[in-house]
Amino acid sequence: MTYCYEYPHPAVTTDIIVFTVQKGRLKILLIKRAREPFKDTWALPGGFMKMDEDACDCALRELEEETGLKDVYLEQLYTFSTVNRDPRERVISIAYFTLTPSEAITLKPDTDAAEAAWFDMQDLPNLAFDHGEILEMATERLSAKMTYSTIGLQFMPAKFTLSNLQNVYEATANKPLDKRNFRKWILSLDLLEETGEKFSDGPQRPAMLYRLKDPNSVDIF
Amino acid sequence: MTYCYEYPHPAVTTDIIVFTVQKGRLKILLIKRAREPFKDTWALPGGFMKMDEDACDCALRELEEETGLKDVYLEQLYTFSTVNRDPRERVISIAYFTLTPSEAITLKPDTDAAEAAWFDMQDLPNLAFDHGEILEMATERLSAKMTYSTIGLQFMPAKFTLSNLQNVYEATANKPLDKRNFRKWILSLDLLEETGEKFSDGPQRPAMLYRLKDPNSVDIF
DNA sequence: TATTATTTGTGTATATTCGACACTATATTA
DNA sequence: TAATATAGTGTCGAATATACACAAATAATA
Repeated sequence: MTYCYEYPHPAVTTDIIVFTVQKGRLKILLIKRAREPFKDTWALPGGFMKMDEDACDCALRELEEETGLKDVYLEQLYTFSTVNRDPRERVISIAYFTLTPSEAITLKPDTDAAEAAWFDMQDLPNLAFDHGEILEMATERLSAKMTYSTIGLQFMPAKFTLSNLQNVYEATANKPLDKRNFRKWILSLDLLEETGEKFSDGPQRPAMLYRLKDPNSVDIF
Repeated sequence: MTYCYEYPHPAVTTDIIVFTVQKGRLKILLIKRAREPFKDTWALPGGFMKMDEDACDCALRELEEETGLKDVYLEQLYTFSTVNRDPRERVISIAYFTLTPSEAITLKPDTDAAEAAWFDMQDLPNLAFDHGEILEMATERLSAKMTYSTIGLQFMPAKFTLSNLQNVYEATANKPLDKRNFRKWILSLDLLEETGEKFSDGPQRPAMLYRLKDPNSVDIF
């Protein structure tokens, strides 16, 4: 079956940058390509858009198919349309990014992806296509949004300590933050509430667990 | 001649929001559609992407073809991909916006556009397709960027007074600004320099004309 | 040529925000 | 019960942002 048009049409894909913070380090999710082109090269998850879905739905579907991740918050990053960015045919890609908690995510690569894994941002492999460029833009955008929005809260699991949260901000900013100032600031935003529960994983004073008052909101300051 | 693919492909267009400030009012450029669908309805300039150009080049080309505007600074806004946003076929649109000085721009509509005109943002007609939604997002983005970048300087002609510039900021913010604070702020950015020339259009003290030190830069604070 | 009208251009004082900084509290483990 | 490790808390000075009023310069007019 072929699909014919009076004028030439590009193929359209989505690519998704999945950020997380593990052990105080910013990481992204990559898949190893199972097919040509760039077979066996690490790449961003993503794939071709279908005619009955919009780009955001496509990104959600591909992300679940290739990595098992679902129900994530997606934000459109940019559309990449350089003429020869794909050796097969003219392909434009609508890139999205998402932030996810670092909790046990069972990665389930499917047929398009031989393997899925988290990579430290400081230790990345060469990426297929122009995915290096896409990732660079995503990283800049993430850094920027961390400073002028509440997007960073999307990294958090259901319950977390203020130290957990500070670690996330330190990982994305790549610098240490003052504990008292950080707590003053984040609490002044009035987005967190105490759960009443406490948590400790060592010989120390346990920390109050907090949760988001409104888990799905992202606000601009 | 037809173009055939193994899988269905969407058509790809660009749409461009052109902002300017005239007499202290924020305006945008619209064209009246010369063809179906939405014949005789006002719409954003734009059109189908060719296979040998990227989306930004397409936007620049369409803008010049439909309005005569060229050499503008374009910024990608968002990609709109709702399934039925165009009645003809599946079309996704990569939207760009640009800011241009209000100086005499000779609008030269071509065959795709019957007419091109500036519209006050407070007095807009109904727009074709989902262009109303696109414009709404562009307006929000412009307002936001005016506050955290130097994008506003793109509205200015080669030479301008500080009062001209303040008018631009007041038009986009939709509120009056304090003259002394505005001047202190804009001069502290170290982006302007005096031309030495003065300008007056009435029975009053003439104002110093300034120019941009670096006309093409857009900085984030 | 003096007066009027109109816009330009300038400084200070106050309020608010940001940033630096150190010790006590509380639990676990040895 | 002593040692260890992280949690949790407040103040002061610096920097920044905000509010606010009048003299200067020119063109038009009387």
